[in-house]
Amino acid sequence: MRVEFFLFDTDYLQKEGQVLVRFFGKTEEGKTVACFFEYEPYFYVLPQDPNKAEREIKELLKDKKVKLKRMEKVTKDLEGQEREFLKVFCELPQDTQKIRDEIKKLEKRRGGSGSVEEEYEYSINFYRRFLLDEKIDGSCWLQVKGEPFESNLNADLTIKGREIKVLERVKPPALKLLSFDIETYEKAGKKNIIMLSLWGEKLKKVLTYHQGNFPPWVEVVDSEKKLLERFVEIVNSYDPDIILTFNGDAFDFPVIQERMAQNKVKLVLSRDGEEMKFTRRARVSSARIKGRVHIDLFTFIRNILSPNLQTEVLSLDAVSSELLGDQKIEMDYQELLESWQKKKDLAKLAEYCLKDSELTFKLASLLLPQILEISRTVGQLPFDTSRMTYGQLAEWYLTRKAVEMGKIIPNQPKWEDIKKRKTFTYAGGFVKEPIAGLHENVAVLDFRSLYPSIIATFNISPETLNCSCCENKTNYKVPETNYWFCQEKKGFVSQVIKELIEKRALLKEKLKTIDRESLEARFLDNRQLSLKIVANATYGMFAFAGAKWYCRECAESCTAFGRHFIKQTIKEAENKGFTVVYADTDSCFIKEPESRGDLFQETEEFLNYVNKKLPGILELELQGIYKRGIFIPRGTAPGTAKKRYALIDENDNLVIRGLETVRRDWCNLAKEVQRQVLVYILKNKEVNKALNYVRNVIKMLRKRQIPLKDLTIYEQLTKPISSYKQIGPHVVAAQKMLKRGRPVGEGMLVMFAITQGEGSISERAEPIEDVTCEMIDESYYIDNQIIPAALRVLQVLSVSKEKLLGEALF
DNA sequence: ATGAATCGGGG
DNA sequence: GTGTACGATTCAT
Repeated sequence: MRVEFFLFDTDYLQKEGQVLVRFFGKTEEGKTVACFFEYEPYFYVLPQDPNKAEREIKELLKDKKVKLKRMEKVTKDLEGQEREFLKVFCELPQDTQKIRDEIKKLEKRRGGSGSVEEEYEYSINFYRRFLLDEKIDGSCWLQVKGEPFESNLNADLTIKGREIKVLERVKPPALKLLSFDIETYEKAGKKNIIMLSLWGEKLKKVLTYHQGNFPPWVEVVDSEKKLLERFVEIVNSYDPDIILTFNGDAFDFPVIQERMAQNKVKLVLSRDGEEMKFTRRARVSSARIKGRVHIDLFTFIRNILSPNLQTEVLSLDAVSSELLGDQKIEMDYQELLESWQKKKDLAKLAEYCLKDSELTFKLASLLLPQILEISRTVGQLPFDTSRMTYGQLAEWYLTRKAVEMGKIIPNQPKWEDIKKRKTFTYAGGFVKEPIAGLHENVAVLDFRSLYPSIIATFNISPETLNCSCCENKTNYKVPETNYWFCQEKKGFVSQVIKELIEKRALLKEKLKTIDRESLEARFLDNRQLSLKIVANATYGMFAFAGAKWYCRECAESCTAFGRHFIKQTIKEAENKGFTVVYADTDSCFIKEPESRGDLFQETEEFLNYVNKKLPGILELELQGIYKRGIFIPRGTAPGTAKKRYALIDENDNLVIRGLETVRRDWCNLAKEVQRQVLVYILKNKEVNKALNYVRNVIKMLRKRQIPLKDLTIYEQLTKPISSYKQIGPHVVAAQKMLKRGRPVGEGMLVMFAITQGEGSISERAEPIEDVTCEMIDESYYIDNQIIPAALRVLQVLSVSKEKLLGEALF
């Protein structure tokens, strides 16, 4: 039989000593497909002498528990050199590590005979190995030939695959999406789930167990246990392909797992009957559900999207506002607790809970196509890809290219090497301090993908660094360094990046020829965006100490070339009579003297002039023209502080960078003050109104007219209370709660306010239940909350603390 | 002053 | 499946 389906999840399993790779996917008609393949685990050994090594390896493993299947001699490219390797086939996936641990004893440096020099690719996960070798994109259309296969999976079609082919088709079938969200309430130091909402194309539901005046989409059950059981039932009967959460890896799933265990309910959401499992990652674990894809949008947004967002706060509320123009229902945590406790306004609580799922679902409609395209580019599963950092994306892209090109994948560095690598620092991008204040008519120029262009143009790659063949050529030296890169042979990384850039340029050309609103355009756009993301990630990967293709000199050379070209651009601009208001790494903000005419035309001419001189694929582009811009110098630590500026274009569109501080460890009042000030200043330029507003807030604080809930600060107790070395305000508040006989647990959200009295800020932190308005230390709130929040924006217009406060005294 | 420790996001 | 951010705030020295 032959089946065509869209792949979205893969894993492997062992059955009676047999190893099978398993694919999950969906056909055009909406049928769920599970597909099994046989495959052999293996890794590579670099021998000193292949025959001797083969003999010694056999001898070494003779009496061991782990057995190797067989060995083959193969030729592979190692760091640009053709070498002979032994390909060692194993019985089970976990055996590659075990057998490698035996074989490494033959290395000379470990006291062996020296017949073996090194081992490679022994720690690549088995299903990833399969995807790499079969050249399968992480999420793509496949054609599989095979036979029907017995299984007890929740799938319409189960096949044992024989042949597999990647199809060109791009558009995924209609995948079924389901988002969910929980609300919790702390009781005796433990979180209880009080509400759970679900949102899908054809499903809107809230589960809870307090009676209330609810709309029909609320289902009231008897208890938390029933709620959890219903959740499992609903998910399985809705049978989604993709499950979406916002911070589900670190919050919703851990809480659900803990409550399921407490209530003795099994958390079976998978298509193979297995319980949800956490797969370990660097810091947090990821909740994995076999046969479906759990995508935690928060992880993806934090790792990949955040540099391109204006908001610095990655809350569901802030991200939804920016990307969807839609917000959470306003309800602070105290209100939520009160609502549940007193069983009042429970309908609002349900609305609030449902809205979170709705926002998560809507964000997914926007972001899932992007995630799937990135997954196709790097050739890894959507589950894995959506959780990768920038560097990992680059690394996996290089990994698939290396396999395609018959190259050995470098080993991950050892812990000591990582530590050593981390001790080196090097110069970053060049920053020209901004001319502080307000500027009219500013053109923003930037280098298109500066670092990838430099890597491609100057052949920057670990193996081309300081080659012996080009030592005496002087025209390819990296500025301000003693490095050079080979001019004779292409480097691996540079070649791959060059192809990536060219592919993207082609896509962008094609995009120009088709309707921007068409479905095809949306795909092409996500495709080119994914290429851009991977290309941009490569520079950072060079500098990341844990990377397989780590190369400090390569990273250093990128920034050195970058500094060279931005400085040159600044000089050229000044020669042409422009004023350079600000420049940073790859961008340059210019304005022209008032006597001159059309900024747009002048800028275009300047760009033409500069671009003729630039080498290779380096190109300076017009990013935008703004009628007004405000810039803030970096302050005390040059080179470390983030960009801070605000721009307004002809159509009153705002671009704000680095002016936001509002997180939950700030009180509501501070958040509101900052929001109001931003509105006054940047939208309407009403500076005096903003000043008066802030002064009025300060007055109200002094008169104690601000409700307590706007002064509450929320901070999490991330570890057991006894293990704190530095006792911060939230820790002190928690200690006081404990002393007063209230339960305190790890992971608890501590609510407190700063009160008057003796000692440090921390010592004056009081649990919110024990605070009255009279106790509030108004000067803390004025100096540490209101003024910093307001000044962050107001300093743009050179308003000082004194000016803000001075007149408030009258 | 400067450095170390801690936090965010979710509820 | 080894391990990644980073800027701001407060305590500690």
